Amino acid sequence: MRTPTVREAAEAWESLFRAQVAVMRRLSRDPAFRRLGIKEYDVLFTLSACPGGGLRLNELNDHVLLAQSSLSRLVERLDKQGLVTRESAPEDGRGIVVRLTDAGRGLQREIGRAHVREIARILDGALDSEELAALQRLTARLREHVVANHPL
Amino acid sequence: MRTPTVREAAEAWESLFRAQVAVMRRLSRDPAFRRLGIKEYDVLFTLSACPGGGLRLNELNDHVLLAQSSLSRLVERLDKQGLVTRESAPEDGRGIVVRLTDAGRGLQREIGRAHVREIARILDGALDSEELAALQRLTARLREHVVANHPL
DNA sequence: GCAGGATAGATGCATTTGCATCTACTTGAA
DNA sequence: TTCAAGTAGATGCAAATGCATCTATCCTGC
Repeated sequence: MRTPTVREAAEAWESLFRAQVAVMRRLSRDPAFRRLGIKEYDVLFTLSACPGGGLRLNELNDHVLLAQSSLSRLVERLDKQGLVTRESAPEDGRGIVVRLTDAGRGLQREIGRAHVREIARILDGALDSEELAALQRLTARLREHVVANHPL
Repeated sequence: MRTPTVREAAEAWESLFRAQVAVMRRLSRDPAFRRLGIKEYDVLFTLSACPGGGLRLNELNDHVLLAQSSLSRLVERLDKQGLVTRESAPEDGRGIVVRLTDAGRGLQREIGRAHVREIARILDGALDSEELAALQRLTARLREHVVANHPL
């Protein structure tokens, strides 16, 4: 229960980051992403997991590692491909609500099925069930804390 | 000790990935990276942590989330800035050994000091010492397993 | 020794990215 | 109300990225 040292924090982050690189590099090679890049998929996935089915651009931006302008254009491309729609936000004339089309939802599900299988394949044998749960719990708390205490 | 389900693996990965996005997004904003991008810094850091002080381009590439051609040009830029040197590999005429210059080592240390402090600041209060250690252990094992069992 | 395949890295080129900036809209205080 | 400051996204433009391909070198079996 000690307060962590600077070194402990840096080493844990470094380890987390390298693991992410190793896994992501392999996941990106999945042929499932030939039809749609992994960042584009990530946007569709985030939208699919959203209760209302619509998200503001700036909310979307919190989930993706892209500059605001890059996300703006990525969503524009998805729109042109017919995978999402962009409507003006009802309560804020500046805002844009992004929403999955049926085609977008269909493609997300299709890619998602293959992607989830690939994740399981890559992680298979690395950690047991309890360890995966611990990892999930720790990273979720890390994220929550960071989001809550360090606004952008 | 159960074997994980596909769902458990996918959810743990998702959580790890989102935490990485949240932390990385905030770390990138550090003014320490005004002099040198975070990817460029990452290459200098990887070189600085290397015993011999030199690394082959393809070894470097394992640590960074960049295509081979992108890393090739990133290192070319670092070379032009006088931060690294590129020599032909002694045992393999095709290979390039990348090595920090004194300037490169100096800049890495300078940015690194600020960066480590910023990591500690961002993570502060999120996890205690034991939890950070657990996170490090789990992610290190994940990475090792993935690297060992899924060559690129 | 040599031909065929594999591997390391460089390069042309189209696409994507981020920075700076711009416009439009909202908010809050006088 | 009005106006200054703040926020949401879009856009021009230069830089970075990835794909496909190219060259050079290495390795393997004959």
